[in-house]
Amino acid sequence: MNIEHFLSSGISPVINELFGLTTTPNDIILQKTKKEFEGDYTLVTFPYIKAAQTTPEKTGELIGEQLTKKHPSITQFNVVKGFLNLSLSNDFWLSEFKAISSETNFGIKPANSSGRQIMLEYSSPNTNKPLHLGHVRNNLLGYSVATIMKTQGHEVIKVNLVNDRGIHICKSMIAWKLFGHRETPQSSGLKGDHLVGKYYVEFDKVYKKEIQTLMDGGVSKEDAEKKAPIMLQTQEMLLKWEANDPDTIALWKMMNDWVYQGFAVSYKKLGVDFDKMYYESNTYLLGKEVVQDGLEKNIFYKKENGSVCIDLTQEGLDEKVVLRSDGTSVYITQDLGTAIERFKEFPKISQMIYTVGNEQDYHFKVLFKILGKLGYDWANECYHLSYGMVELPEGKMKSREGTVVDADDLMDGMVETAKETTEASGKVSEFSNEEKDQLFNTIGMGALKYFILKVDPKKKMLFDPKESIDLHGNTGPFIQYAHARIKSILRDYDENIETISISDSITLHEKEKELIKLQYDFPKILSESATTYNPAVVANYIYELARLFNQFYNECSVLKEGNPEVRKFRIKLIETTANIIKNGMSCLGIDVPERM
RNA sequence: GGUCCCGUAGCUCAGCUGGAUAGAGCAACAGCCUUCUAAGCUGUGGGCCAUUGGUUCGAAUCCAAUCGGGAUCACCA
Repeated sequence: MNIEHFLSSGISPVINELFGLTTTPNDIILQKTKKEFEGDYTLVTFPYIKAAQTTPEKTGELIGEQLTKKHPSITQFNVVKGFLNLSLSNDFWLSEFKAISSETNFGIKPANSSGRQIMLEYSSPNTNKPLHLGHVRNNLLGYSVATIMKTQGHEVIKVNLVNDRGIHICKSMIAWKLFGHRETPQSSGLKGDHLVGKYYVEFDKVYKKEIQTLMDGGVSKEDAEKKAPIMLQTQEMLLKWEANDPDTIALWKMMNDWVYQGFAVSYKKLGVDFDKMYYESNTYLLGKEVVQDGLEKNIFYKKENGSVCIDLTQEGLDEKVVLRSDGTSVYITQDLGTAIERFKEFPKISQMIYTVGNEQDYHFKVLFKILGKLGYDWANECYHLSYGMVELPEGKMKSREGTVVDADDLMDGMVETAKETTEASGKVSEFSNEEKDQLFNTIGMGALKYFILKVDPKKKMLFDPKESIDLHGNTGPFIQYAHARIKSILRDYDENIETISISDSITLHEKEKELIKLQYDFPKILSESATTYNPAVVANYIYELARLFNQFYNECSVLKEGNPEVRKFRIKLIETTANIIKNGMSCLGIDVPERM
């Protein structure tokens, strides 16, 4: 049941009666009682002292007296200044727990039950370099938000829009062609995406050298950047690609395939997947007819030089070019076209979420604004899931300069750390090699994923590669450990857990009551996390739950508890805790082991 | 310069739809394993919540200004 609603429905008439007000239950704001005070829920009485015409203390007393008189579930109250702390009965919480534990997937709504279909785009890599830490955040965030949306009964279509064309792709192609000596993943033993990335870096080295040479010869920096031979060759290659030159296309396909094979490995390790792939090589021409449409509607206008623009200065934005003077598309042209295409292809989707870094905040503001002006009412349902950059102690990562934390290295390093720590603990000696590897992977990836997802996506985050991610404290493995501990107890329990019925005459231990109260919050946490697109809400909640379980574990014995009714109850209590931990962690894409 | 985001313990982060003495973890120090997994638990120290004003019975939270950091304002993507 909804406890807050029960309380505010009780409080509202009492206040109205006592003080002659006309509140409704929705007006009553309750908060959880702080730990230092006795009670479960707290009503702040300051707002009512005027009507009560007495002190905050007296106001609280009056309300409290009436409430405990009228509602047997409210057993006692205390007043501290303007705070009325209400305590709900032992039996109330016990029956609340019975309800929680009887639900198989407490807090999670059945699949597709909301009737909403949401498309969520994430990952969206370039095919000229391997994934790095920034992509890791994007992937984990996108996957997690998609999973959290599903707990709300929404159908989520996960899509990936691969940036597989353009001048930057040609850079690695030209460098490979010039300096690669036909090197392949097979010949070099390099992962395909890493091999291509090597030539992207190579391009930049050569390019910089050429610029310097030109500048030494008296050419201005700006001109040198335009006229460097390798840049001219790259531009030529792009033209050839656009003209469907067979050799260029063949090279492009070959190198992209290498990259895709590499990505597939990284994605698998990250545990992310997609329902549909989009490729910019297919979508980059979309949007041109949209420009025409906008021109006819007088939303866009043509400049003297032939380029097409939109004036958004009324909206506090700038003038934006939507088509170049030579008639070719800019980035936003294809984004307009792609969005419209998607809503045509999936007419049922009610929302489109873009998981893209906050450096593109302005771009999406403009994009959604233009879609709205073009008359697409679903423009209001487009959402930019914007996230902060991952920074290193020395500042931003730069792919071209090689100052990136590579995703594969990072993941492998974490699994290795997990392996060392786990083996040092000596707890897995009887595991098979296969079980061990799986466990190391679960722990290492759990540590990495939790580390990234526990921070608010909107905020930039700092990562220090020199300090490996912790396995103690507020971490993924801490939570996994709590789960494994519970499972260990449940394994050692002799009787059938399924058939346990909970006695009505149990006096709850303080930690037991706290666990029930926290479990009760899980559905609200999931829905808050979904409406704010913020996995950190779930992450921090699950950490709290695991921490509280550890406290309980320290204070209360389960299997050695003498009273059989209490023992049964505790078995159910920790089983429910384990389920919430498991389901919550799965919202973050993190597995929890049965033993560790 | 315009716009937007961010400043909370030495470090990494919670808390921000206003409410009680601002919370965790890491790091430091001190305890707790003959007792269901010590990747754990308990305790100690550590804060002018960037600054200044305003709104309010009440501000880390809302508003304004200032200072500091970042992003963006391409016929790049």
